[in-house]
Amino acid sequence: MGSPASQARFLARDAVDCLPEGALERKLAPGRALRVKLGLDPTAPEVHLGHTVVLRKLREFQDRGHVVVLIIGDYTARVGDPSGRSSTRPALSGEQIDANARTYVQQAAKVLDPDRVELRHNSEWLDMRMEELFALVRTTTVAQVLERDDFAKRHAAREPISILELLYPLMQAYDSVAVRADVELGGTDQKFNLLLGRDVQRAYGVDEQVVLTMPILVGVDGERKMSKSLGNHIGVTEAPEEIYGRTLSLPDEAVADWYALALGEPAPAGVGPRDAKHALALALVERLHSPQAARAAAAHFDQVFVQRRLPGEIEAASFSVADGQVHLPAVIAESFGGSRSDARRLLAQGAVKLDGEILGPGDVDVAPERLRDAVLQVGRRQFRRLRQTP
RNA sequence: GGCGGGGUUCCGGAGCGGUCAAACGGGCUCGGCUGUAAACCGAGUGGCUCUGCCUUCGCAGGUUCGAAUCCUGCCCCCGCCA
Repeated sequence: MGSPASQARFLARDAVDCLPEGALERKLAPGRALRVKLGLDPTAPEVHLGHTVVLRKLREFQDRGHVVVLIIGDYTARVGDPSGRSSTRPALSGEQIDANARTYVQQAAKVLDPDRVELRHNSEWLDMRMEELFALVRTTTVAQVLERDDFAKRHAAREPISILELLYPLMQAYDSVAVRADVELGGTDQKFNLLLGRDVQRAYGVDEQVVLTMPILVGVDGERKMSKSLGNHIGVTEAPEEIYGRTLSLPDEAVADWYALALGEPAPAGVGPRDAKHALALALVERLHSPQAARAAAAHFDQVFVQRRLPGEIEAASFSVADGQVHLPAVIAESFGGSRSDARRLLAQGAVKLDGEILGPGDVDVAPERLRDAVLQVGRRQFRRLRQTP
């Protein structure tokens, strides 16, 4: 496993910050298992590639014998929305939080070793008396919290900042006190919160944590941070073809980044951007599913998008007949989602094909014989095999 | 508590009595070109039994032949002052 110094070098090699200087090495020196903390937001149960950047780093700690402490922010979730801006996010119920946490851990297991995880809920310690809360908030001043970049900007722009929001970093910091975190991981956007954890730990007379921040992975749009709400994410449990295809839609400029962050290895040298991207897509599906699934996804992609042929497996959809006719917008809407009006627009734009033949705006009521066992296609990538409901 | 500014279709943001399902931009979808990349070009983007009909402009009433636009009440948001 190497000396503390070389271990520390390895663990910090692709981090943005590892603070303070030399602290990780000092923590590692005694040779005991470190407690490496990551807080989870139980409101968003879908784990995507962006999360795996940090998860992968946690895995590296695990593989060196350290313990990962996952903290479910159940108490903070119950308090409500931290951003204060998107006003009404309903506070989650206990069962909902538990269910989310379970699926989260399940998904995280695609990267983490579940046997070396300590799972905690912050309601264990945050449900405190006010007197204790006062002790906590006394550790920090408003000026300190307003140092945080987004608060500073919003404050300067005279945008609202709720007191509750100001409190969140403190709650997160207290989590570190409660679990005696040796290291806390997060994206670079978490740097402030993680550092505050040190201050608060010091105030409580607890050994201060090392702060390790990882770069933020951009989404498939290649621009903004990967996030579910922006719709530019790839979930770790998505279907192989989906992961493969969406990876290929990534802008070239982001490919090197994805190699480094999502895969944790450098992009292959001397390979063209297109081939590098295919290799990336293949590797991602291998990681998240299996080598076989990756090969199948690549074959599927080649078949459907390169050769523009039908995929090997096509989902079935049913249609029903009324007065000897089938209302096609209804079939499209039911098969692919969206409204019937949407379906009509697609028809008008020549986006709908029936067994390869482009349909037009006039193809609204269709004879059932034309649809029976035919393949309905919308756009380039959506297919359904039509079956008549008996 | 006082003063002022706001709440419009996914988002931002026009509109300020009819020509408004509502400009423009972003996003998204579809088509073209391609490497399902970028860039670029074109179209679309409330719903429906679709040459028309129905429901939308914070909520509830009202004025009017007609309201997102005017009036009244209510709710919510923001800033400044205290």
